[in-house]
Amino acid sequence: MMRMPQRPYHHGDLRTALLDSAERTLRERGTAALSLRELARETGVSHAAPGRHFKDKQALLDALALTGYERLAQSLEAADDPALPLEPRLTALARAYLSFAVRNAALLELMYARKHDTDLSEQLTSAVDRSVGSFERLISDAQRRGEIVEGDSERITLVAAAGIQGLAAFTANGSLDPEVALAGVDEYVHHVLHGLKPR
Amino acid sequence: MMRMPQRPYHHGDLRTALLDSAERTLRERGTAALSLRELARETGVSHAAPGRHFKDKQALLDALALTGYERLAQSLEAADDPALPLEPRLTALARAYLSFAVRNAALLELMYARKHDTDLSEQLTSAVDRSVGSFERLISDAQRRGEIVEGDSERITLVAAAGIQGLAAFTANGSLDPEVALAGVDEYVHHVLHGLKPR
DNA sequence: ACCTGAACACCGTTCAAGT
DNA sequence: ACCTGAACACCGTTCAAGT
Repeated sequence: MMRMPQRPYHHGDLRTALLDSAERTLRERGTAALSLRELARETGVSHAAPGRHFKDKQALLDALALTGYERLAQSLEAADDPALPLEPRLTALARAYLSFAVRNAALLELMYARKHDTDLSEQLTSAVDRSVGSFERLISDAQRRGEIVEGDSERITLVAAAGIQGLAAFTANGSLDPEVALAGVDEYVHHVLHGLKPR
Repeated sequence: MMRMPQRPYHHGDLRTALLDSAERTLRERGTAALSLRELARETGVSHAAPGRHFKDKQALLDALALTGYERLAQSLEAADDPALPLEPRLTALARAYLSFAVRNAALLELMYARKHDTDLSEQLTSAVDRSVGSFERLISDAQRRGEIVEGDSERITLVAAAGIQGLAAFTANGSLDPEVALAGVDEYVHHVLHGLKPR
């Protein structure tokens, strides 16, 4: 916890400090435990100070969601190797998403619960698009090579991504053991590509 | 709103009245707007009265989630026609789930956010199992007929259900238009059964 | 058995005033 | 420009006391 004993009147980077503290609380004690006043206390600042940087609690949550999407997009981009054949490529991407979901369950919940009417929604939209983009690129690439059925690539991305999102949701709320989920990704991807009907 | 002007000292069925009021609030104004004190006010009872019927707020939310699962299980069972061929049968089930998700978005969110450590968790578990059961039965039936690949039927159910859950999640949080989602169910089910790879 | 009223320890938000 | 302290209107929860 270690706080600087004599912080100067101006914090310096209160906004960042609040976001960091919020994310730690989120990870350690869940969404319900997140209070602006406690955040302020932990950061060694008056309870009214957060109001300078976030117009209200929702604004802080939105900012938190934004950093989440940015990190997710980055993880997905780092995990995507266009040189890989379709199935391992999709598997890697699915693994990256699921592993983000496992490591950031509460944050992901918050990311999906967003009420999109803030003034950072352009940034949010772009971060979301970046995340979806990795999947979309994979699908279009595969379609171009004839490795995936033709049709609206957005819809097909939805099919592929919906299942992974579902697995992530089952994992986040405890219906599915994280290790089982991660281990089962290969099987999942295989089923999605080959279908549940026998060939 | 119409309240009985001179309610007797004992409400009669306060528990049910609170749950009904809670569900209406949930539907009309979302989870964030749900407060025990307001519920008590709406029901015309003191703010401490709910404490007699629910040990705390979470207990009320759990009870609400339970009724949700019971209704969901019922919808799914009503929608499942074992006489139907595989694809239309799964489509009907998926439609029923998605339509529940659309009509009860906030409730579903709550159902998935459950912290399962209440004393009604046996009932909850059984209601959840009933819901999953409809999907599992469909999968096992189809496997028996050789219409679906062999393998652990629980895992395969997971694959089928995860995608539908994902669609529901995308719909509930506004990423996907409800009508588009419902209309796209057929396509989704088709892809899941036949796979994304060309045959 | 069921409900009330007061009390307690929390919230989020606002706003004059301080540095 | 940034932060404080007091104030306001809310919470959830508890507990003696009332019916």
